[in-house]
Amino acid sequence: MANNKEQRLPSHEEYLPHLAYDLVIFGFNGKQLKILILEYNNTGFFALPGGFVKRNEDVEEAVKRCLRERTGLDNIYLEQFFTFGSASRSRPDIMRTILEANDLQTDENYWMLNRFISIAHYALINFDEVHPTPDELSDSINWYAINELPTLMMDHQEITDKALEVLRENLDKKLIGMNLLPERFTMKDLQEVYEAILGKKVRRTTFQRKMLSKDFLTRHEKLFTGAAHKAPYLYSFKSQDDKGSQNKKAS
Amino acid sequence: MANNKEQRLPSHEEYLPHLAYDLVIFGFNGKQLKILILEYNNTGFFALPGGFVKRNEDVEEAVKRCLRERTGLDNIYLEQFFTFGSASRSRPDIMRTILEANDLQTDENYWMLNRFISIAHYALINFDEVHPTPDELSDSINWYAINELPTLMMDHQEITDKALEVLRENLDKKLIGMNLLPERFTMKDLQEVYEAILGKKVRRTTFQRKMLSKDFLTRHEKLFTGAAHKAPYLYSFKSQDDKGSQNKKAS
DNA sequence: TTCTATTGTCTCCAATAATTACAATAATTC
DNA sequence: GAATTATTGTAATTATTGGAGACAATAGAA
Repeated sequence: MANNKEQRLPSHEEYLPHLAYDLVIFGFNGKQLKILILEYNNTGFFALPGGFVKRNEDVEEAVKRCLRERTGLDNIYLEQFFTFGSASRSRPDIMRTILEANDLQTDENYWMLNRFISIAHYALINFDEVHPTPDELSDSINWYAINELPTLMMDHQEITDKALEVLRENLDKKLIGMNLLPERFTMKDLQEVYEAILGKKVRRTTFQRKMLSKDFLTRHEKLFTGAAHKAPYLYSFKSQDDKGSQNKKAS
Repeated sequence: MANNKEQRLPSHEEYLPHLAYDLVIFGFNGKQLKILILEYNNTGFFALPGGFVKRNEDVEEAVKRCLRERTGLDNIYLEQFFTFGSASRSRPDIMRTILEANDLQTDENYWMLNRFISIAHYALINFDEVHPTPDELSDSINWYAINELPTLMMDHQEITDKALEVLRENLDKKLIGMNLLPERFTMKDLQEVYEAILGKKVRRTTFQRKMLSKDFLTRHEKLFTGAAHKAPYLYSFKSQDDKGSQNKKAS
């Protein structure tokens, strides 16, 4: 695994210079909202997953490639939310430390030491289906609760903060919950996703009424857990096509 | 004006390759929402204003530089809204036509013929204060109502559509009207800005009540236009500091 | 059978927003 | 100078939404 690192390292000719992307990959373990964080080999530097764009590749394609490599999953909910373009955000000193910790000789003009603009995206995934895989320069990739993150390098904390801010804004506009939960879930599961994202409790009765009024849930059989109380219904998200089909009497 | 074009043309060494920005500059003439569109010399190509980022310059700085050059104004409301990164969006054939129409010899590898990622921004300006100025490759820059745009080159119509979409989403969140109106304005002026952005009429009484309840307007003297009816009040936007000062009894 | 911990739904109430109504008023007309 | 006209500002009325509590239903344990 450590032998052919030089070969797998991105080369200058293959990628667009000065352009990168970073990924805030959100998952929900049933209790907390978490994101995937890489730790670079022998440096103590923690960072968001990210990468570079091939010279003839859509930016979105490149991001999906990274997502696939880090999670083992395809067809992941993905949204671009901001491009970080300040001249001072890049830190060649840190990048050099990382490269050298991996026994990579880098001359003064090595392209990865240059300034990079980063197109930041967030992704939402089903926690249970993921198999996190570190990249070439990292020895680990792990889930961290969003309020228990290690110190992140460069501006990655700022990127994470912005991702969470945008995620909150989108919470009622887009079907966020759909992508963080398994196929079938209880109303309580859904509520806990909302609470984890918003960082505060919401009222059970109000929440339930609001969700049911939105016409995007299908109710299924009850879930019997063995607990000594009324069993909750299971729900799934309707596909867009089915929406409103209950109400269509005449057409 | 046509003599030293070569010198003023952006050079490879000065700018980051493959990275551009485009600007959707909104103005309101009292009736319609308009944007500034460039027409390139002798080509019939219409485009959004835009440019490139210097190697040691913040992206935002670069965009402000362009805004200053095209409008003559400083301190303009500016917001980044999306980065367009598809591999097929760049059109070297169109770029070559534009360069050649300006009598610029360009070899096959000239950097401006390469692929570009564009970080799109929108700006809001006071229509009356602007002095639009074309760039080096254009012979005109003009206001066009958003529903009467000429055919725009490349993906510039898509960029414009997205800008308007985001502007609408932000209409109640940010002080949009402030930046499109003169210092003092009537409630009707403000309403017309909202209607132009939303593309639909809103109710006068509801609108007035909503605006007054938001605590960001200061009421001034009445405006006597000579018309045979009740004169409306003039308003201005409060500076953020003043907000709520009316209500602060004890502190 | 009783008890406990939930879940699903209903009612009541407050806050917000839509709609209508109407008085105030700046200039014009007679 | 009184009646007229075209607004503007605000109050009153009605409808919609959301919050908070009440309560019946119920799956299992005691």
